[in-house]
Amino acid sequence: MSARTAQQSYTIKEAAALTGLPASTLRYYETIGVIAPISRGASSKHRVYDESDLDQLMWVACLAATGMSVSDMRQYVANGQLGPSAATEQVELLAQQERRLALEAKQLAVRQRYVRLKIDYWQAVDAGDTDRAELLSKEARELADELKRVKKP
Amino acid sequence: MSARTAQQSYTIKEAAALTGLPASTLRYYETIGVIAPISRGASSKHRVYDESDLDQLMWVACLAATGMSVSDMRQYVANGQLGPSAATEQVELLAQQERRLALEAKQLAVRQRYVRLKIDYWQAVDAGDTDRAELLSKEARELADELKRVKKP
DNA sequence: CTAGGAACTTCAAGTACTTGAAGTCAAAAG
DNA sequence: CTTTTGACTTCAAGTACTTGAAGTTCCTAG
Repeated sequence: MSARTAQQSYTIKEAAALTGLPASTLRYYETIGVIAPISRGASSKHRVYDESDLDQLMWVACLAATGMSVSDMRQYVANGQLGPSAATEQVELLAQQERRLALEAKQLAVRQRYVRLKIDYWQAVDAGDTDRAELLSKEARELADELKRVKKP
Repeated sequence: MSARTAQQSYTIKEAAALTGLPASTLRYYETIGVIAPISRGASSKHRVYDESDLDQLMWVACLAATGMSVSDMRQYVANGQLGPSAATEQVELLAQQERRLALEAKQLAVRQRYVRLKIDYWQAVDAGDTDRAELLSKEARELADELKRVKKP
């Protein structure tokens, strides 16, 4: 930690981009106490986020993404303040998040295929190609089964 | 459409499993008019879903998953009822969803890389490998810039 | 230095579900 | 046929954001 490390700071918009949470949610989390109050600019009321704020936020974003309730998150972050001794637990939860993201990616891919199929379908309908439309309709139904399968496990 | 096609029917739970939407949401969509009223059992008040209901629901589920508002969905499904005359409009909206999904996929990919990096980071910390931890921390920051860039365009 | 517009602020109201309570109905077990 | 278990029903209230209005503050250009 030399003088060279000039503590990066970020606006709320940048923090939002980095964490993937909308700025409105960042403010919301702060007002309800999920995250600690963010320091403000010397001559303004604007929030100024530093690296540790970002770390905390990214962490909260992970918990939120896994479906944890805000009251649980508040509790959990309060516990998490205790330091790096919880490294193992951190990794555990991050690994969980990784699996969740992998599942999300799968579901997204299926949805993308479905939308593409529906586009083709309507274009076939538009072109009066009934046979092709029916074929695509059937394909879409098969895809629906796949979507069903990817949801549960 | 022969007599063999004995119109499959489904309970709300099955419909929920097929569409990926919770049963509560299926009821909710019905009460606010996003989907048409579902017919009820002869001797009960229970909803009975048929194939076309499922088609409609699967469709709505896709729209919802891509972030369309309920009032837009209501409008959209109403158009869909009109038959193939609205085909062009359907394709237009679907293409929009497709672009949205592509963006979502990009953002998801970055988040996946970020989580992986954080896992590696905490494992390095856990192993006492300070150099590697610092390197990974720096990589994470570079990735953050990338995430920032993918948001805007 | 001073406009003007973008980005920030708070606060209140709206949206999209979600959950809980209290009751009805259905299918298998006895 | 009756009982029990569990899924279904409505309705009201709760949750987690989200959006809009009205007002600062920052920044870039003139």
